[in-house]
Parts: sequence; C-alpha cells; structure tokens
Amino acid sequence: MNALPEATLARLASYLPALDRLHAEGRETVASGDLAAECGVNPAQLRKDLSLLGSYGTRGVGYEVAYLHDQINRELGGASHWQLIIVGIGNLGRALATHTPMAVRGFGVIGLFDAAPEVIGTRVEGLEVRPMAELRQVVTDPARTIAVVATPGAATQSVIDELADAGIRSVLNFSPGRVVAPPEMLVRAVDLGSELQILAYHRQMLSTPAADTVAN
Amino acid sequence: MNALPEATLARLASYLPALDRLHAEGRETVASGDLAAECGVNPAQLRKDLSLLGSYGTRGVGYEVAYLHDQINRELGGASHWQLIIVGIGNLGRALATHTPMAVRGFGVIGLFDAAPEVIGTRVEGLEVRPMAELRQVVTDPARTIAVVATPGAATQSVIDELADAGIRSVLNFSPGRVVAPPEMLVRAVDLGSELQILAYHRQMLSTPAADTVAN
DNA sequence: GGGTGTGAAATTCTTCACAGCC
DNA sequence: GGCTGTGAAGAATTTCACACCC
Repeated sequence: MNALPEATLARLASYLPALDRLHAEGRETVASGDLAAECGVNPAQLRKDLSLLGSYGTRGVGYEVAYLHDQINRELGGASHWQLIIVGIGNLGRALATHTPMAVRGFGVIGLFDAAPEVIGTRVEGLEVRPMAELRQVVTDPARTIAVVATPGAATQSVIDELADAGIRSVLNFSPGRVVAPPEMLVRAVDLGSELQILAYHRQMLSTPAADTVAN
Repeated sequence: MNALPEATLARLASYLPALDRLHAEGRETVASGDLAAECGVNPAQLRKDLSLLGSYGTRGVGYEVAYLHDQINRELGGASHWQLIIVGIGNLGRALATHTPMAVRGFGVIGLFDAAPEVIGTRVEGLEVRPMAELRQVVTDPARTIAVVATPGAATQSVIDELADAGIRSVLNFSPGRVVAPPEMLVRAVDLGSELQILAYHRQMLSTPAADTVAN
C-alpha cells in the first residue's frame, strides 16, 4: 500500500466517527453522497479517498458501514493497538486521559506521568500518576507507545528528552513552543490557540464584507 | 484586504507563537529563513504568506519581530478583542479556560457554563460556572462572542441550539459528533482523536518500509 | 553580501463526468 | 435505476529562481 496523501489522511480520520454514528443508528450500508454530506466533503472526493484503500464499495448499493470502518481504522494504524502514555496531568492531561473517543479507536492509556509531588500518587480513571523516573518500568514496548505531552511550556523540552532516552519515538505535543527532538522521533504539534484564531478570522471575513466586493 | 487562502491562514497562526518566542529572546528582526526553520516551512512560502498581508520586510535585513507579530495578529482578527464563553466545564473545559496562550492572543474568557448542578456555582480562575439559562445575561455582545463547546457528545446539539437562540454565531466545537447549525452560525470542529490517528499512521509508515520501495 | 517580493513552473489537491457494475 | 471507481480537467498550493533593494 502506497503512502496516503496528507489531505486524504485527515479526511479518513474524520470519516470514522461518522461511520461510528451510522453504525450506532443501525445503518448497514451507506452511499458516498450520504456519508460525504455527514462529513462535509464532496462525494467524489470521498469515493476517491476510499478508492485509495482499495475497492470496498458495491455499485448501486454503497459501502458496508462496519466493514468500511474496519478497513479505514486498520489503514490508519488504529488497529495496531498503540499504547498511550500521558505526560503532564493538569486539566488538559486529565481531559485526554478520560477522552473516550480515543479509547474507542484502539488507543489504550497505560501510564500517566507528572512532575508535581501533589499530583503523583493520585488516580485518574483507575491509573496512578507516577513520576517520570518510572517511565521505563511502564513503557515496555517503546516502539508501540505514543506519548501525549500536555505539560506547561517550560517543562516540555526536558520531557521530550526523557521520552527520547526511553526509546519513545512518537509524540503528540499539546504544549506551545517548538521543541528539538532526535531525528527518529516523530513529533506532531497541536495548537488549540490557532484553531480559535482561524475561526475568528473567518467570522471577521463573513461579517465585514470586503471593500473590493461589488454589491450584486 | 482580500480573503486569505485557507492554507496560508493556518500557517500565519503558527507564526505567531514563534514570533512570541523570538520577541521573548530579545530578537528585534528575523529573516524568512530563520523564522521558516523555526516553524517548519519553506522560506519562500513564508515570504509569500507575509507578502499577502502587505510588504512588511526590509530587503537585506528581514522582518521586524514585534511589528510583524502585530500585523499578523490584527489580520487574523485577534486584536478585535473577542469574548469567549466556554460551555461544558469538565476537564477539557477547565483546561481551555486556563489555557494562557489563548488569553495572550486577545481572547478573554467572560463566561463558563455547565448543566450539572454540582459544577454550577464552583469557580475556575475566578469565574463562576453558571447554568445555560443565564446565557443572555453574560453575553452582552453576541456578535463578538465565540462559544467554545466542550460538552459530552449527547448534549452538544441542544447546546448549539441554545447558543444560536442567544444570537451567537461563532462556535469552536471540541465535542465529537456532527451537529446541525443555522446557516449564519460558523462552527469549527476540532477532533483530538484524529490527531492521534494521523500520528499513528505516519509512525506506521516510517517503521514499515513500503513493499514497493526498491532498496537504494 | 544578504534577504525580500514575486512571476512562473511544478506539484498536489479537488471536482467533474461518465463508463461500468449491481 | 442507482452508485462506485477513475481518467481527465480544473483549481489551488508549493517551490523555484531571480530581479530588485538595503
């Protein structure tokens, strides 16, 4: 299987929750037009995305909901059973630890870490919060572990270093500020502030008609 | 000023934190190559992005850090002083309420709302959590208000309806599941699960060399 | 010399439109 | 009849490369 285009990848991930919903409603099959409307994309685009995974549709009928879900999930690596650890158990860390949609997609949380003594030893969802020193005891298979980093900005770089030392090579970073990581480490940054800013821009554009737009 | 391309928009938002950092380090000017490296983009791309806002650079020197930051921030609508309300004060809601990078960029939180009686009346960062019934008392200027929705899935649609009734037209939705909203309402969905899945896919690709890649 | 601003080329992504299958 | 799968057209984005300015 060839590498999927970046744009397709983001859309495929968004099809999964929609398929979950359809499955929950008891739908067995779905046509590209319906699923596309649900996800806010063009039907042709959706069909093209799915055709990159192979041909899972039936002409005249559509796609089998459960089977399609499995195929997308497998392709995205969700079925490979990743193990998650969360570093930084503040509000955001706790939110991520209890975020059920993640667990549903095959990401199981196996460890929680924090630096603050008053947090260490407390429990979240039945898991005890541990100090970073115990990282290696918890992470038994670093190649299959993804670290979610939700620490305050100042601590992030040293956390990344410790994770790298423990052999972890996949990081989802919610902490603002760029970090340097060894080349074998894949770091994906998520910036919640940017999302707000993009929304604000769009609203501003819609509300204040451009001066160069002639009335029609 | 014309509408900015969607792709440029996302990058501009990512330049702001980098400029913040440079400013904090005392840098007065920065060349496109340096800032681009910091943000992980192509230097020509960065120059083209900035040129869409006007010509703020000096040939042979670079861009003035503080001035460039102000220009981008203004263009993105951050300086328009948006008022934020947060609906759903669970862990994620609390995390967003205390997320300082947001406040820094001109987004001030003016209200917190939740449905659970045991949460109503508690305080987060000095703000009292209120029931949705008090929405209109808090939101005095709905056109300048952005609602951040962090409710559990089942409650989301009714929350959107109530927000629409109160005249709010901008929503950042962290809740999974598609919602229907009136046409004048702009809803931007953020799915934290997708980010994990995209990361997992990339790691899977890097770790298992494609069969069709000939050794070289 | 160093670095921006920007047409033009190259690439990637999206949409169309229709043959082919159920 | 309805819907998928996909080549081809069209649109958008990224990158190159160089004129121009400090």
